[in-house]
Amino acid sequence: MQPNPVVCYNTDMPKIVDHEERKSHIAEATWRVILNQGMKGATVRKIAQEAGVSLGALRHYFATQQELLGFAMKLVSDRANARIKDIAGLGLPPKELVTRVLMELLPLNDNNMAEMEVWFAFVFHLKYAEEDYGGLNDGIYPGIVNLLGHLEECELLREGLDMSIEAERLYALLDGVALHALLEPQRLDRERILRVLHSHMDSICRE
Amino acid sequence: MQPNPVVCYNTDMPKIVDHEERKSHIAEATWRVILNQGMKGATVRKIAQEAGVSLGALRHYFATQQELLGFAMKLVSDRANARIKDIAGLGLPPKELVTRVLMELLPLNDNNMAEMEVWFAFVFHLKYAEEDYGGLNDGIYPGIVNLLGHLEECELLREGLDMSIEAERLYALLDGVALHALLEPQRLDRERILRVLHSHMDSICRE
DNA sequence: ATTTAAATAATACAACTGTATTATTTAAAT
DNA sequence: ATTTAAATAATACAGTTGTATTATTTAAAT
Repeated sequence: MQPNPVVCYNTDMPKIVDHEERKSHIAEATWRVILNQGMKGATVRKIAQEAGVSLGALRHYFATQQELLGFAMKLVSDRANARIKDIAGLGLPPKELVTRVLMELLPLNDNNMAEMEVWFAFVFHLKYAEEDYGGLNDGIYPGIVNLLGHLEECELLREGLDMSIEAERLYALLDGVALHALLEPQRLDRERILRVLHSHMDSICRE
Repeated sequence: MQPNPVVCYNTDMPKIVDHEERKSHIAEATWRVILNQGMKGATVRKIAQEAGVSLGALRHYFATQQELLGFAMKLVSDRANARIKDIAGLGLPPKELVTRVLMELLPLNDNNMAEMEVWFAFVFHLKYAEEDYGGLNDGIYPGIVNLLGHLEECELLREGLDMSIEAERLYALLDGVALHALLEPQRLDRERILRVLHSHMDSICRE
């Protein structure tokens, strides 16, 4: 943990730019490069060019490439979590709430589509880049367990379901649909994605 | 289509090694490198070293890296298709047949696990490497449509199902489970994968 | 106006990349 | 045994990579 340059307010040092804003700006440039050229094209030089900064400027904010990629990946997760939190505070009825949250984990609009594509790229990259890869640790699976638990508490789920397996099945369905929508968008358009999701929700919910 | 060097039998040229066997040997080395270091580590030099051949020898069989990767990817698909064809000729009852085929598309053993990991790596790589990427063209989705159609002909499916959406749902479930098993093998072990698959099969089949 | 350190820029360097070139070795045919 | 071309090996080259180094510019404080 090195000293954070952002907290250097009210001192004798010059404070010119918003450090965190600048880092996010570079992170978003990283996303765009990954979307266009894949993780293989995400070199520090291309990212600097996409962000409109020099190599030295980029290095001033991120000491290494790994640090930059880690920051850019975390920012994806933060943005998605913020959106989901917003939905949770909307006061929707249970089944609608769950469906709306799950929709946020699917590429149903351009923003989510790009976000998921970048996310998958990061996840695959991490599996081989990290010396000790111990599996994913986004909290999506536990989150889905909670969503199903909420439906059951409201007695909206069919009886006799194995909750753990149902969570696994729903989670797999979501990422599978997302993956296929990214790879074959011509077959799996927005409307078809929604039909699959609603079909599954109806199949696990009481009539 | 360039002239195939394998057909040069009974001529004045020396015929020392089995050309196709040698190419497959290098392709399998490619798989191992990808498994250990990801697509980013799949350089011609590392692949040559893993295969135990010199850079010049590798280049003798594959003029470019793209040609090598294309061959190695097709070999994955060929091996998997061959296994599925074997199962189809086993004379199993319909539901068992379908389940057995679907199991072949899941990482239920070390061989399939490695095969799927390499396959996903290739698929993602292709999406950005190809100038005009027009979606995947493994025939898995049509194959799943056929499998479900077979179950319906045998009147084993529940009534009122939208076959197209059910195929999409099953396909997503398969690749989602496979993806999660690769990324989080500690949670999604072989037994759990099978429980998810059987749970889904029971949910779409008549009791 | 001067000082100060952040912010940026320019350049350098060693390692690695795909591909090309050239030479050498090998084994089958005559 | 000699010839022939496949098979292999060694080396080279230009381009890219991540990172390091150094110098310059900028704007806030005194």
